[in-house]
Formats: sequence, C-alpha cells, structure tokens
Amino acid sequence: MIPTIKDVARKANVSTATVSRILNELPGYSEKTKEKVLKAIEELGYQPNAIARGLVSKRTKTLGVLFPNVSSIFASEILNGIEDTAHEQDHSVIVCNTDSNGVRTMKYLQVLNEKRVDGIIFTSEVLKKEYYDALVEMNIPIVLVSTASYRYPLPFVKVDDKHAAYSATEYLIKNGHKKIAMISGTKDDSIAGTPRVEGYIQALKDNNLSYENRRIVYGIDFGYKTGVMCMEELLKKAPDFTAVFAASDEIAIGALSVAYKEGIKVPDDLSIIGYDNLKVAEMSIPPLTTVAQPLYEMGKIATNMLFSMIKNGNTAESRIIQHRIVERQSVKNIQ
Amino acid sequence: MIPTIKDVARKANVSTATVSRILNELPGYSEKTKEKVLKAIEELGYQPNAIARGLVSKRTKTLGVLFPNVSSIFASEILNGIEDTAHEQDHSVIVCNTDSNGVRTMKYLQVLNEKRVDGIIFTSEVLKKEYYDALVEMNIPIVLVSTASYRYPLPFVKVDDKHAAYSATEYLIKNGHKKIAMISGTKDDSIAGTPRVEGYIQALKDNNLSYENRRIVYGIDFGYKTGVMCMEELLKKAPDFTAVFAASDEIAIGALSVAYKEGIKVPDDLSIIGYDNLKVAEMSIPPLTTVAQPLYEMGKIATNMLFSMIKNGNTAESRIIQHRIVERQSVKNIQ
DNA sequence: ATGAAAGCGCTAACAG
DNA sequence: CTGTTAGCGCTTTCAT
Repeated sequence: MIPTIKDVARKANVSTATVSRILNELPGYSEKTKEKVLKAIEELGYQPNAIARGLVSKRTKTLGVLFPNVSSIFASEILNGIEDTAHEQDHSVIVCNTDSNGVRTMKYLQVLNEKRVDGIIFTSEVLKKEYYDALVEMNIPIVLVSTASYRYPLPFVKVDDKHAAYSATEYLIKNGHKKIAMISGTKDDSIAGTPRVEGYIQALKDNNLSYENRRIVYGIDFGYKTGVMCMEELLKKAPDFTAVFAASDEIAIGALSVAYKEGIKVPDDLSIIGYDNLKVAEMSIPPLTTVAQPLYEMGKIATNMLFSMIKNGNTAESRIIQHRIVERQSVKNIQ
Repeated sequence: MIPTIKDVARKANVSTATVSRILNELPGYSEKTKEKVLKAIEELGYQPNAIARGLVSKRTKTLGVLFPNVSSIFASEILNGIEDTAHEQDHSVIVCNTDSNGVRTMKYLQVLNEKRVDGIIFTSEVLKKEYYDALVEMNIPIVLVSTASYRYPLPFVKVDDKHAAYSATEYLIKNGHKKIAMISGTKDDSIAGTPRVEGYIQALKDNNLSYENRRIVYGIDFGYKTGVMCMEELLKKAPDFTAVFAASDEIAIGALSVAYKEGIKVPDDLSIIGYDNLKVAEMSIPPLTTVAQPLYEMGKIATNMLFSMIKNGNTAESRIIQHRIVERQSVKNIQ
C-alpha cells in the first residue's frame, strides 16, 4: 500500500504532527527528529497526498485555464506561458477546451469549482453573463487573457486591439499604400472583431484616406480558411488595392496562398500585414510582417497576476500589453 | 460560506448519507426524499467538493499528460484529442511541459503522484529508466503516445515510423525521383530519429537506388530552424538531388523557405515531402505533401485506452496507427 | 428507505 | 520541542 503520514510517524517514532511540521517547514522540531523523519520518508518512499492536503488547507495548488480551442497555435503559446509560470510556483494547470460552446464552458466552470482550483484564467472569448455569474459564485481569483470585459470588473491582460490595428494600418500607409483592404475575423466579436476594424478605419481617416466599405470583408473566425475565402471575395469585389491588413496571421497566410495561386506576387504586387506574430508568421513565404502580441509573455503575466491575487486576496490591475510591428518581408514600400 | 453536504442534509431533513446516495445515484431512497434533497441542493447552490470525494474514493477524475513542448503544433493536436476524450468521460487533464528536461519530468511525475491522478499519458519522448521506475511506483495506468518503449512493458499508440518513412520515400521514388535527400531530426532519437532514417534507406535499397551518406543530414530537433539549416547544408554539400524527405513538416517548411530564397522552385525544380500532416502543412506555399499521423485521433485512442485500463484494471494492447500519404502540391512526378 | 458513525490522509490548534 | 485531537467534506458499512 501507499504509505501515509501515519506510517512515517510510526516508523520514525514521532507523531504525525511532527512529520507534518517537517514536511511543511514549520517551526517546532529538532535537527535530530528531522533526520529521523526524513530517513523514514526516504525508506518508505513516502509522498504526501495532495488531495488530503487540499481538503484541509483549502488550497489545491492547481489552476484552471479555459481556451476556445487548445489546439490553435495562438492558444498553445499562451498556455505555454501559463504553464511555465504555474510550474515555477509549484502549481498545476488543468486545461479546458470550451470549443466556444456555452454549455461546455459552464460545465467546465462547474468542474473547476468542484475541484476547488485556486484560480482561473479565461482566454480569448467574450465573457457572457452566465460565465461571470458562475465565476463570481466560485469566489476565487480570475484573470482574463486576450479578452476583456467592460461590464464586469475582472482584471485582464491584453493588447489594445484598436491601437494595434491602427498601428498595422498606419505602417502600411507609411509604406506608401493608399488603397488598403482589410480582412476581419468574426464580425460581431467585440474583442477581436470590431476594435480592429475601428483601428483600421481610424488610421485611414487620420491620414486622409477614404474608407471604402467594399474594401473590408468579414469571415467566420480567424483561421486560415477564412483568410482564403475572404481574400477570394476581396479579389472579386474590389481588386484595386495594394495592401491588405489581415486580422490574424492565419488569415494573412490564407490570403498569401490565394495571392500565390492567382499569380499575385507578395510583396511586389501586393503587401500583406498580419496580426499576432505566431510562430507560423516567420515560416511563411515570404515571411510575414505582422503586429506582434507577446502571447507567451501574456500568459506569464496573467499567471503572475493570478498568484498575486491568490496570495494577497486583493484584485490586480488590468494590463494593456504593448504590441509591436515585426517587419519581415510581406510588405513593400511603394512610394 | 460554501455549502457542504451537511448543509444540504440539514436543509432537507435527511442524513448526509442519503444526500450522498442521491448524488451518486446509488439505490436507497424514495422519490419524495430525492425531490426534497434536490430542492435543497438547488436552493443552496450546492456543488460537491471533488477534493473530499477524491480523498475517500481514491479516484480524482483527473489525468496527467506530459509533453516535451506544449506549444508545439504537434503537441497541441494530441492534447486536443486527449482533452476531448477526457471531457466526454468527465475527467480533467493536467498538462505538464517537460521541456525535454529530466529533472523537470521527474518533478512532474512526483506532482502527478501527489495529486493522485487516475492515469498518465506520456508523449513524444524516449522513456528513461528513472521515469519508468517512478511511473511503476505510482501504480496507475500509463499510456505512451507517439513514443514507445521496447524495454518496458507500457502500452503505446504510435505510427510505425520506419514504415511511414519508407512510404514517404517510396512515394518519391514512384514519382520518378532517384536522387533523394533526407533531412532527419535529432540524430540519436530512437523513436523519431533512427527509424525514419532506416525507413528511408530501406526504401532506397528495395528500389535499387544507391544510398549515399552525403545526402542525409541531421538536425538538433524537428523544428523549422533545423529545416532551414539542414537544407542550406544539404545544398552546399550535395546539391544534386531532385527530392527531399523531411522528417517533420516543420523541417519541410524550413526547407521550403530556403528553396524559395535560393530561387529553387518547388515542386518544379525540387520536390519535398514532409511528415506529420500538421495544420501548417496545408497552409504552406505550395501546400505540402506529407505523410500523415492522425494526431488528434491518436490522442483520443490513447485516452480511451487509459480509461479502459482504469476501469478494468487490466493493461491495454499497444496500437500501431496507420499513416497515410496526403498528396498536395510539393511533389512533382518527373518521369 | 434511512441514519449513525467510522474513516480517507492531512493540518492546526491546544496542551504539555 | 512534541503529542493529542478535532476536524476538512465526503463515502460507506452497519444498523434499524
């Protein structure tokens, strides 16, 4: 059988309390007994039962993380940052793949509550009222990543999407482009959808370029296929553009493929700028110029915020993370 | 405060035992009391404490999964399959990012043991003796994914790497290629390294093509940069090949980039076949022909195996998963 | 059909 | 410095 603290105590001729003290580095024992106990632990191959510990201490040293899609490159970079930071602090992370499904999300929230995780990181999705209510009910720290809520007071970690889109568009303008199209992702996404479109329009206006409705096209998500379809649509609808701002790298790469197939040379005939700076951005042909969100970093920051909330019981300040343009080879200066 | 089973019992005027029975759908209560109890649960917003449950039942309904690198596209597709299946069966998954680091891996194994997970999935890495020993010590079901061990009797789920490499090479040969180079990943990897090289060599031999040492080059991993470096090396060392078999899609894409930069047209001047069939394979320019490993599927299969082991207490049969060639546009028939 | 009570393995007063 | 003991929230005999 698996040895318990009792077995250790018996073997070392001390009480379980003493073993517990030694295990938790609490004061109250001599070097001598410590050695005795450590020896017993060693010999028995004893490992404390974290479940029992969790029951009494009410701290499970585990975090819950929700993603709409764990297998997206986007999510996995954030996860990497979260996991690394959690591990540094001796915590585990339970991943939840919500599939952007309300029922499934609620189910996960319930499970995380039942498993008494110490904190939750909610990523990349609009926070619905029912999620918020469930979250509040749980009464544990929450941090939002790559999403935010202006209705509910939860701390978030994200870039300023409008600003980042503005920067991307402006970058194109500075490179001499005047006819700039945009491929947006989901149309009514209040986090990654509308703000980026607004940033794009704002940049055009501020530079006295006319904004034309036909130059912007919407997809159903932020994936590669959306990029392909939207690019085709754009080419059909309004082919007179010299640059396109894609709302994600995957969209940009989809657009790139279409351009390639149509014999349009990037960046000679057409410039493309992406959004995210995923690892694939540097792997594309040509390497993609894009506005970078430091995803790994964002995961780290959010997790550290969560830990500070867990420790101090306070709430953390939201963090707007700086984006930056990563210049590669998909944009040409045409002036 | 968070309501406990006691609160429910009190409110419903029954014992905690009865509440427990109802919660667990065990026999022994009338419809009437069931309703009373359900009502109390509802009103209190009671959610059972999985930690307390785990302590007595010795089942935590959580699985541990170890990856050398969670943020790789490769890993995240497997994770997706695992998570989906676990969720179907009402289990959670704790992800561990070992970084291919022995110390870190051992640490995770310890944590998973302390947290009393019900089973473990170990992926993509050679199983060292110390891991195996720790695993055995834990006395819980284990399944290996995308790796295997011939020294230790653990069930695995993987494709036949040698066979898959053979198929890829043969595909090139059938398309008229005679001078075929190979970019391998890690040299001494007994799982994803050597077997693929062997498959490549075997295919050449079986087709009476000479195997030339200079046509095979090794990297330090299976990543994009390795692809870039190895392709450059290959071009320098032995430029007289018409096709290359890359040991991973990322390597293939790295090779593709170099070809592009050097003005070598794929597939007109050079054919490239990859390995894995990651999502990026269809996003590349041109879309990459590759040998597919059904990663999501493998994650699912492994998880189901794990569940069957957990339930029946037996061990499962290892599964060799069929690979297949996915024809896209990076290979040209030149005969 | 239902309840009382004994733990699961651990921590945390409290006493000494 | 060390031990005793009362839980943490639940499941599970064993009675009734």
